[in-house]
Amino acid sequence: MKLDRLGDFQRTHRNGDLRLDHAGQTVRLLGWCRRVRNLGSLIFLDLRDRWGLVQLVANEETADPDLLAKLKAVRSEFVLAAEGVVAERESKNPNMATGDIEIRLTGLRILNTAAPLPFPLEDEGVGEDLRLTYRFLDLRRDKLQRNLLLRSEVTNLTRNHFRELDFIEIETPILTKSTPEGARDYLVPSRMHPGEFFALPQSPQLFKQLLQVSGFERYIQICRCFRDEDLRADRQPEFTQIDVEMSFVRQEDVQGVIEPLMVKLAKIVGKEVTAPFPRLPYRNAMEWYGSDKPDLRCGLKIQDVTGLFAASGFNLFRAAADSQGQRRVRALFFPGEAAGLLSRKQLDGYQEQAKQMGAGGLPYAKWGKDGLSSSFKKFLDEGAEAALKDLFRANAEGASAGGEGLAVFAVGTDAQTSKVLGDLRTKIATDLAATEKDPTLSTLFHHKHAYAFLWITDFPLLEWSEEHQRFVACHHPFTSPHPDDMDLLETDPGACRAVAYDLVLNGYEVGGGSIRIHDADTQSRLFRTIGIGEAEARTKFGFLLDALAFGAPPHGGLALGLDRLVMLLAGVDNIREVIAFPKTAQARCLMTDAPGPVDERQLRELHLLQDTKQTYRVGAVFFESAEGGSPELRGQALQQIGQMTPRQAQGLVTLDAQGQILDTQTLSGPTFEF
RNA sequence: GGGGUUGUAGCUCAGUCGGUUAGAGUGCCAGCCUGUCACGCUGGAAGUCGCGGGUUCGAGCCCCGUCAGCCCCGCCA
Repeated sequence: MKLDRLGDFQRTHRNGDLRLDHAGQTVRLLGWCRRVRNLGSLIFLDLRDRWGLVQLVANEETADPDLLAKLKAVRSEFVLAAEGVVAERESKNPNMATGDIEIRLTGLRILNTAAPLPFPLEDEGVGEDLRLTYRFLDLRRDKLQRNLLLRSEVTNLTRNHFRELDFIEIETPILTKSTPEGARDYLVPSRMHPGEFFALPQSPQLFKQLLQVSGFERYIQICRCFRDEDLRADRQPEFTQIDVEMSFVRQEDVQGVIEPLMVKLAKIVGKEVTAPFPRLPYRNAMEWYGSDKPDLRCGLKIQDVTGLFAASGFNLFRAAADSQGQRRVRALFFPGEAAGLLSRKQLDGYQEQAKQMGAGGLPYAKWGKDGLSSSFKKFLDEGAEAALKDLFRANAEGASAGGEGLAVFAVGTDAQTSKVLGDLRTKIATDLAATEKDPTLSTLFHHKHAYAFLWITDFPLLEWSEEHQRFVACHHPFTSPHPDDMDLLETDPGACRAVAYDLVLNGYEVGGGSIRIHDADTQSRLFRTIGIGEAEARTKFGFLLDALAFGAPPHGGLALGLDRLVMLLAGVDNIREVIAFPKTAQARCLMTDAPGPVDERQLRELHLLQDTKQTYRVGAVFFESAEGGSPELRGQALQQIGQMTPRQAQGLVTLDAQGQILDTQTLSGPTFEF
C-alpha cells in the first residue's frame, strides 16, 4: 500500500480532549486506528492516541470517493492523520469521554499500515510470554500505559519532594568495583585490563556515603541497581532505587523525610495514610507476626502456647516444652464461624503450604458447630482440652462468635515457627476475610484496601553464616551498631542490634536504611568481627577507610524500591507490570532475546575466549614462556613465537586447537604480521 | 540447586475410558449492510496438539526425557 506523508500536517487537538463545545470546528488529529466498523455506506473508526479515543465517521453519500476508498483500506492499528469537522452524534455513547461527538472526515492520510496483531489489545488473559515477546504492543494497552504514567508521576513527585527539602541529585558510576559481601554481582569484563572486571552496582551505597564525606549533606538519586540473583514476582535483576543519604541525622530524621513522601504518593492513588508510621522492633515483629515485613492489614498475632502442652500426651509438643526454650509451640487463633467451618480440603492446602515452608505438617484444632475437632485430639487429655477451649474463648473475645474458630500450630525453633506461621497468618486471614460474614472479624483479618505502612527497627547487626563459618552483616557491613550494644561487638556479636530500619507496606519491604559507621575505629572493629582482616579491608574498602579518616560526618540514609512501590500503588501483584521492558523469571528478555552469544572477536578482545582458541599473552620479557591453554598448545605457540624477534612476539597471539595463529594484537610497539 | 503448575488454530480455551476426518469463540480474508461503538449477517482459509523418545493394533490423552512461561523454597549485604 502506498503510504501518505505526514508532510506539513499539524495536530490541532488531542483525541480525548474533544467535547461538544468543539462542534463545528475543523480539527486535525493523529493516532492509531483502534477499530473500524463498516456498516456499508457508513463507516466508523475509533482513533486512539496517548490521551484518548475519538470516533471518526464518513458517509458514502456525502464523502469524497477517494477518501472513502482510503478509509475502506484501513485496518486495526494503522497509523492515521485525520482531518474533519466536530459534530454532535446522532446516537451518543455515554461510556466514552468523547461520546457526545464524532469527527466527520474531510481528509485522511494513512501514515503506516499494521499487520494483524499477535494478540488483542483489549483482552486481559493473554499469555505473558507472548506479551513480553511483543512488549512494544503490550505497552499500547491501557493498563500498562496507566502504570507507566503512574510511575512517571511517582518519580516526578519524588524529585520535587526532595528538591523542596534542599536535596541534591548526584549520579554515581554504573561501572564500579565488585563488593565481596552481599548479592552476586553482574560483571563487566575490562578490555583494557585483561582478566579484570567491573561490577554493576547492587546499590550506590559506598558512593553516597563518600558524598557525605564530601559535604553534600542531603543527597538523592533515582538510580538503576543490579543483582544477579533469582527472580520473584516482586524482584527483577535490574531495578530502580530511590537512594537517599543525609549527614548529621538520627534514624528519626531519615524517617521524617520519607514519611511525608509516602503520604503524598499514597494520595496520588486516592489513599489517605497518616504519619508517623508505627515503629516495631524486629524482635516483636518476629514474635507477633513471624516476619520482618509483616502485613499489618491483618492484626492477628502469633501466640506462644508451649506451656499449654507441658504435661500433654502429644510427644511432639511436650518435647518442645521440655527443650528449655530451644523449641517452642506457637499458634495462630482465627476466631469466627467461617474459621470453624474450614473444610478438610482447605486445611490440607494450608498443610501443603506449611510443608513448603519447612514444617513437618500442620497440627490444627477447629471449634465448629459440632464441637472441638483436632488433628491431635487423641493425644489431648481433659485438662489440655479444657485449656485449649479457654484459649479459643479468649481469642473470640470481642468478636460475636462464641468460641468457634481455627487454631493452627507450629513447633520448632523460633526461625522455623516464624516462617510457617508468618506465611499462614496472612494466607488464611485473606481467605477468611472473603468468607467471614461478621464484618468486625473481616477487618481483623484483612483490610483489603488499606495501606499499612510501618517501620521495622532494631534489626540484628550480624548473623551467623553456616556457609562462611563466620558472622556476616544482616544489612551491610557499614551499618552502625546500636550505641547501647557497642560492647557486644566482641563479646556476643549475634546479640548486637543495628541502627537499621526497613519501611514495610502491606507485607512488602519497600525500603531499608541505616545510620552508618562514620569513624574508622568502629569500622575496623566491625570488619574484624566479620572476619575481614586489616589487609583485606584495605584492598576492598581502602577508599572508604581513608574517607572515614578525613572528617566523615555522622550520616545515614535509606533506599526505596521504586518498582515495588509503584507496583503497590498501581494495585498489581507483579513488578513486571510497572516496568517497561522487564525480564522473565529466568532473567531473559523475550523481546530482544538477551542475553545472547557474542562473536569470537568480541570475546578475544575481552580476553574471555578459552578452550579451543586460546589467547596467549607474550612479550619480550617472558619470551620463553606462555600462559594458559594445554601444554601442547603452549608448546606450539612457543615454537611459532620462537621464530620471531622479541619485538615481534610482544603482543597477543590467538591460536586454534591445531596451534595455528588466528589473530594477533599488539600491546605496544608497531604492528607485526605473520 | 529444589518443588509446584501450564503448554492444542494468530489469540483465549474445550477435547469424554487411549479409538473414525482434533472442535468452539474470537481474530484474519471475501461478500452484504445508513447510526455503529465487542456493529450485525453469510461464506472461507487457518493445526509440528511445545520438542524428542517410548508403550500400544492405535496416543492430543499413558510413561520417560527435554524446552519455555508463571508461582514458591533456597538465594536476594
